[in-house]
Amino acid sequence: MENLQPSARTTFSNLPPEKQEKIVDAAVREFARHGYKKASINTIVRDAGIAKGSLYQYFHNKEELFVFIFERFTLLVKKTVAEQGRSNAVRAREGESSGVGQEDDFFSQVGRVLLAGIEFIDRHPEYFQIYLRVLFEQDVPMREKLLAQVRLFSREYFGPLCEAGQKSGAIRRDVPLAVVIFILDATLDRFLQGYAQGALDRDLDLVQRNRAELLARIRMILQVLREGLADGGTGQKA
Amino acid sequence: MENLQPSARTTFSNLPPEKQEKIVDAAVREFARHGYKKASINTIVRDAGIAKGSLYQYFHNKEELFVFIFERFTLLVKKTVAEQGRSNAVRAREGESSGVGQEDDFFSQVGRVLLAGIEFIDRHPEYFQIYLRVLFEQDVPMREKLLAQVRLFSREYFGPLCEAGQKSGAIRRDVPLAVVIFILDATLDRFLQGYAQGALDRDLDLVQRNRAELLARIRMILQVLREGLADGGTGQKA
DNA sequence: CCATAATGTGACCAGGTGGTCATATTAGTG
DNA sequence: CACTAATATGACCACCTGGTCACATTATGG
Repeated sequence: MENLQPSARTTFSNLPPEKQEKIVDAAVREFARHGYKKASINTIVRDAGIAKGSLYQYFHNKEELFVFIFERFTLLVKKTVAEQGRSNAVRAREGESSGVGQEDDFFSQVGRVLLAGIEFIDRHPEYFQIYLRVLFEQDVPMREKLLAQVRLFSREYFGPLCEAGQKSGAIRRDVPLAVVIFILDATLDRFLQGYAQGALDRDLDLVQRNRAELLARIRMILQVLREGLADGGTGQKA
Repeated sequence: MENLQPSARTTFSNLPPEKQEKIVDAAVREFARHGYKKASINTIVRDAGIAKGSLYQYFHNKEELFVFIFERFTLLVKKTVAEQGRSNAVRAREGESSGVGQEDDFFSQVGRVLLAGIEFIDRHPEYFQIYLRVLFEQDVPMREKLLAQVRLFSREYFGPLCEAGQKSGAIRRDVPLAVVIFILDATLDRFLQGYAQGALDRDLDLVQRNRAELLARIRMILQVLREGLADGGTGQKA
């Protein structure tokens, strides 16, 4: 009577937390494995240990469930980004450098963004898989709207950063901003995709043990982005 | 009696060519639109104008049809690569530079590879879509085997090129080959993905008219790859 | 303890899937 | 022409999909 909106009969958020968790876990796992369209509601309810009818009391349909899960992903992203500065500071206090420079120079900032991405994948590999699936699947319901909420590195995120970089003289000015952003976006995105691919198989221990190697590789990539591939740059010989 | 292998009852290649073409077209369109798993056999036979039973006389199952289509893709790729040098030569004779240098220097070669990719997408956008779908879909039947047959830019293709580049002194030697390949691969791959996204919508005329712009952008990307993003390189001011 | 409301349940639905096979059609041949 | 072998056909199958709904179960409170 009081709720004219077409809404679920029972609010999901009123469920006991452990039940919520089971459902979310099952949905995240299934969506990460199969993307939106191929994900099976039947599998989700089976894994969550609830009846299908119950799920449809919390969410009107598959789409609403998926949007709900994806919104949790964007929340997690924002949380990780917010924690990024603090965690870097902690590492610095403990004597371990963040590995890509603490300064505010342009490339150190880029490196820290990349590290934040890695941190996120370590903590939430399945959520990141869902993000990738949305990126590459064509017929996800609210695709554009969902992606607009995150857009990890692309124009919206790197735009201001690169603009500032050009103004401060850190980045060459004879190349359009779009080209700069394109190369950064392509490289960082690909790096995280590769990292995520591995993060799902490898156990976390291994990932942590190889952290030094990882940092070294990031530093080299940043160096190449800065100085170029051609011989005769600033850092010719090791 | 004579054929013990589990094979199709009727050989597809014995069909009249126009019928073959209809079937291939329908299959390519459907696989490009929906990837392997979500592609519908029913849609394919409807679009091809044949009965479902007929299709299953030419191919045992969906997988065999898909592998057949993908193999046509790899053939097209090899054909395009083979024609690449010749078509560049023709353009040069007609007075229009290839746009990214005719010399044999490393970055000109990279540019020409990129141009060959664009050429391919212009001619066969739907086949390229299928390739992308295989790249991003997890549960395509022969995925690894299929991809190994092409691997557009990655290690197998860029490996020798970059190695030669390092030996000839065109590329810096203080960075591992893998890092060099990674950045090249990421950038070129992303560029072609973006180009393919547009090539499916835009009509070919528009694509051709913007060729000058395209070449300019490629030249800039190559320049950045060569000299780096940082200010103070060789080409500081326009 | 009972009445009522809220919530959980799974058989069921229409529609779609890849795949099959008895039958109809066509082609080839003597 | 007729007989046979090859090919084309689509109704049909078992299975799966997202979604529904009459009913069972539980919770609430008078």
